[in-house]
Order: sequence, then C-alpha cells, then structure tokens
Amino acid sequence: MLSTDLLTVGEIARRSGFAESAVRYYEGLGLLSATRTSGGQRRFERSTLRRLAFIRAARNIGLSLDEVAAALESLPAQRTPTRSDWTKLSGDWRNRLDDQIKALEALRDGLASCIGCGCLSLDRCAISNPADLARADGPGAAYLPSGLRRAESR
Amino acid sequence: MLSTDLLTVGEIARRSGFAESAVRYYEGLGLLSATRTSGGQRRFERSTLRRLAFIRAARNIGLSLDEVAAALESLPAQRTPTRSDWTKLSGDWRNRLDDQIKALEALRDGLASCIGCGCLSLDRCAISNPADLARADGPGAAYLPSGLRRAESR
DNA sequence: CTGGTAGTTGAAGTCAACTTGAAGTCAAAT
DNA sequence: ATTTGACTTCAAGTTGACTTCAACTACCAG
Repeated sequence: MLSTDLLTVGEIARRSGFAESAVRYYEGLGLLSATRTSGGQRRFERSTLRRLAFIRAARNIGLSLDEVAAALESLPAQRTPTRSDWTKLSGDWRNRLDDQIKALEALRDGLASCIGCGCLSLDRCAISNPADLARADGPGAAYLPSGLRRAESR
Repeated sequence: MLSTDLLTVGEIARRSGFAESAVRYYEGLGLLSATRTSGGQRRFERSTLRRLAFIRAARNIGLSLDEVAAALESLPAQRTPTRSDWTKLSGDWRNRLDDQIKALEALRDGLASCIGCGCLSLDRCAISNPADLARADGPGAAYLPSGLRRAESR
C-alpha cells in the first residue's frame, strides 16, 4: 500500500467497477486526470472515484461520453461540486429521464391499443409509425428519446 | 409504374421510411424475402411493408435484429399473423416496456433522492451504484434493462 | 434505340465505447 | 538481486446496424 493517498489505475478500476482499460481510455479522453510517477505510471486522486461514479450515473441515464465530458466541464475543475452545481445537473437528468419514461409509456400504451388488432399499418400504428417517431415535437407524438429512437434510418 | 403489385426496392424504401441500403441489408439477413426479375432486380410483395412496420416497431421497443429475426420466425411464414400470434408478441413487448419503464422510474426516483446531496458515492448512490445495477434480480434493486444498462464494463 | 433513372454486387467504411494484444518497463516483496 | 505482478504505449480488433463506394446492368419512356 502506498503511503500517500494516490491510487493506481488498478486500484481505481477495482474500486470503481470500471475496467482498467476503460479508466485509461477515459483519461485519454480527458474525462479523468492523473499525475505520473517518475516511471510514467498513473496516479489518481481519491476524488477520481467520485468522478467515475458520476460518469457511470450519467451513462446509466443515457448520456454519451461527449455529453459526460460537457457536463464535467460545467463542474469546477478540482474542487468538489457545490450543491447548486449538482442540483442543476440533476435537474437536467431528471427531465431527460422523464422524457424517456413518457416516450416508453406512449409506446406501451400504443401497443396496448394494438393488441389483437394486427394493425401494424405504416400509416396508423403508434408503435411503428416513423412520422410520429421523427416528429419529436409534434402534439402528442409517441416519440422515443434519442438513443432509444429508431425512426427514419436516413 | 409496374402493372403487377410487386414493389421495387426504391418504392419499398420510400414507403416504409427505411433506406434502400437497410432494405437490402434486411433481405441479406433473411428478415425480408424478395423475388427477382429476369434481370436480377428485387421485387417485394406488398406484405413486405407490414413486415417492415413490424421490424421498426420491434426496434423501437429495443429488440436487436437477431431478436427481430427470432420473432419473425415465430410468426407464420407467409400468411397474416393470427390474433393470438400477435397477442403473444404484444404481451412480450409490453413486459419488456414495463421493465424498461420501471427501471427508468427507479433511476429517476433515486436521482430525486440525490438532488442536492452530492452523494455520488460508490457505495450508496442508487444512480451510480454498479452492484445494484448488476444485481438485476435483487430485491428492489434499481436496475436497468439490458440495453440501457451500464454497470460493470468487464 | 437511346438516355436517364433506378437497380445490382461485394467490399470497405462508419460510429461509439471500449477491449485486446504485443512488447516492453516499473514497483515492491523476498 | 531477482522475481512477480502491475504498469506502460500504441495499434488493431470488437459489436451491431447500417452506409458508402465503384463499377456495372436493367428498365422504361419517348
């Protein structure tokens, strides 16, 4: 065990649940930062674990790594995020989740109305209708959130 | 316009909303079948449009093309699916959507309990906790359905 | 018959998010 | 001092679902 509180990539991986390769990859992307030993090995601060928890949470919510990067940049560089930093991100995420949930419910309810009707019509079926799915802002459209959406493939 | 009711790949694409390349790709996978003209061009039956509507619906619900293929195989080869064929698939899909919705709600509610607390701890936070996410059958675990899940990356 | 649009193939490219592999170096315990 | 395990880099591979490309052929209106 090191006498400092710096962590190796292996320890970070074990304690965060990410693979070492993922941790290195994230560092390469600039999502994490690390100091180096004289021999060139990475040493992470303990706060990296929280950062990784944040990343996993964001990924669970459906953010891409690009979006994660943007979110992380909106946070202060080295200090622990304040309550309001965190609250803002949480609010965004909540809206995102609400959208996703609404989309799935619309899909499910459309499905319910289809049961037994064999109606998979291109024009009318809420489950398959590409226009409804693409027209994300249409009134009452049964759209999916991006990432769940499969509309026009062009 | 052809005098028969067979459709070219371009017409199928335009009317289904899929790209031509996707239609050809699906035919290559065996999800669609087509007859050929003497010159080797594809000609699709009108029922292909319904099949594509089915495929889009399944994709919207989150099925992979492999799963779509399996579902299509469970349907009768050429005849229109009966009510019970369709009802069974619908039921499966509904369960799947219910699972997805439940997962997202759990995530959202966990997020709500996190707002303002800055608690993104590896051990306790419902949003980021990999153990909870991985333990899909654990009691009350805030898991995501596969495909939405981002737990251990190993 | 000719021109233009639409079709054909197979191979290769794309994207995100990693993982894997090879060849080599560092750290720490004995 | 040696060994073992952990670490390094960079390139290439993986997966799923397509798209793009090039070179070529078919169809059909006029």
